[in-house]
Amino acid sequence: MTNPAVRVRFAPSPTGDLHVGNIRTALYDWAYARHTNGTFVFRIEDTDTTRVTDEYVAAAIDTLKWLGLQWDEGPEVGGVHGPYLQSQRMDIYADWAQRFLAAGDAYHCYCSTDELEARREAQKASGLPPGYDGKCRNLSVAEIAAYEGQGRLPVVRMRMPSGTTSFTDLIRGEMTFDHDYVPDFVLVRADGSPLYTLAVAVDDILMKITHVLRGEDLLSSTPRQLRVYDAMGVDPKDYPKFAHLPFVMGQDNTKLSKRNGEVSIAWYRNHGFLPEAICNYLALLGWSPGDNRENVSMQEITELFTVERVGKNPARFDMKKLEAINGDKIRELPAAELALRALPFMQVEHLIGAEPTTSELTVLEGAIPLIQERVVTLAEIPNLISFLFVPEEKFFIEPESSARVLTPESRPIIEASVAALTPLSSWDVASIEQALRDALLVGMGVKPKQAFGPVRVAITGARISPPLFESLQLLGRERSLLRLNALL
RNA sequence: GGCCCCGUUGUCUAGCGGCCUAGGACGCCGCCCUCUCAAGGCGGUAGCGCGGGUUCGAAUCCCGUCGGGGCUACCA
Repeated sequence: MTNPAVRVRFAPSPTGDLHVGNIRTALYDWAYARHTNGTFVFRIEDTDTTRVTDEYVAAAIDTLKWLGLQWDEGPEVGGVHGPYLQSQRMDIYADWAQRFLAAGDAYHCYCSTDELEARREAQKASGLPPGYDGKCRNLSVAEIAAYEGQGRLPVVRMRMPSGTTSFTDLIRGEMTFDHDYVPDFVLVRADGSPLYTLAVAVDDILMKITHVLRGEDLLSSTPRQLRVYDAMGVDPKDYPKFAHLPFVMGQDNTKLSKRNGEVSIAWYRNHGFLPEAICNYLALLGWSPGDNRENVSMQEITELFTVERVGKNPARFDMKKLEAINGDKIRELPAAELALRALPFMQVEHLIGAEPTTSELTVLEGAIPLIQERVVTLAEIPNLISFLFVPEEKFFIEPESSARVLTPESRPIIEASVAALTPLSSWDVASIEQALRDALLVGMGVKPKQAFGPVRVAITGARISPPLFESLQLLGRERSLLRLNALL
């Protein structure tokens, strides 16, 4: 609506499972595209074949889908600027590299890795800025022949003119880099494969990307991208705009990693976090709607998101806050929907079969409202309601609960409970509660805590459980009495 | 080392010169509710890194300083 011409891309290099930082970037890319009514392009940067695997690529696609970050162009959906896997675009990069070579924007460099390393060290030692020294910039025909004679394979290196590069970062403002600190950089490896520096720039132009929102680790490589655009003959007014997002960091203020918090989105998924909770939390990590609103739906994120409101400073990932939001989102869900989401977790614990029976689903839907406000993740659900699903012969009472609650004094309470419940004409929550209160509180004069504790353990097998009367009702008269009688 | 980025409670943030004796959320603590655990309600704890300026007035602008981070690859 505001700008139909906006094209944003998310272009991860899947060298592992997508992590929290990747997804935060993806979310912002997606939100920006949706907010501007633009196009969200999903591109896979898999030029480094030694680190990217098919499994990781498939996992990245799956993760984005699961989160609900639907892309308009990219893997599986295609698009007019495809293919969207860089591994399928190798000829395009090779072609541009040739053009740069022919035009003199780039040159062959025969320096070996070891030689470069040695010269870098020397530069550092003498206080010079480290970087390529331009040794192969103007090689004579004879020198080239000599190198070729040695069997050396050249890389393609971009010629970086002296001067400065300036651009406006949408988040950080005016940026200027002196080329003294941006040495000639490699575009194509000796084996002919393209590097990120080449592929990213070529693709952003060819795919007509208008806005690049990415991690701030790429901030200082932006002058190199602009240099490639220039060599491609792109008019500067057609360059994409850049916005460098601050980092997401771990607890100890270092880059988020396995050491200081889980990074893989797959981990959060397997541990019962909701995609909308993850997105809501990540949206708040570096961005805020401006008012004091914190609970936002996917729809609201797209409506409210603007780059202007993205912060500059790095944010620490806080599991506690994620959990709080996840709990909120779980409580907002309609019971039937929550039951649906909990089902896979019940199946993993073998409490419900792969082909759920209607009675299993009925019990599950009945149990969900009882635990909805008691769990923070879906993964906590099975343990809380397992007592409703295990067959009687497998039902057991937690040893610790048994030891602490089922004392000799509790026997008369169980006896009285059996006596009160057995003759009940209607097995509904109100009747059950009435019968137990009358028998235990009024009849025996026991405090509620002391009265219901043993019954709870007998019925649910644990000291912590869903509300007691509802639990009895759901379990049913027969099984409830069976469990109570088992203690006598 | 060099270049660059960043700096409000423990954490995420609001704040864009007076509305700030700094607001919200998570966490933490206490109280209430209560059949356990939660949820919910009420209250509390804690912050503008430091030093100079500019200004009638600074968390907000400038300089310095300190601290954190990134880059410095034939990784992205």
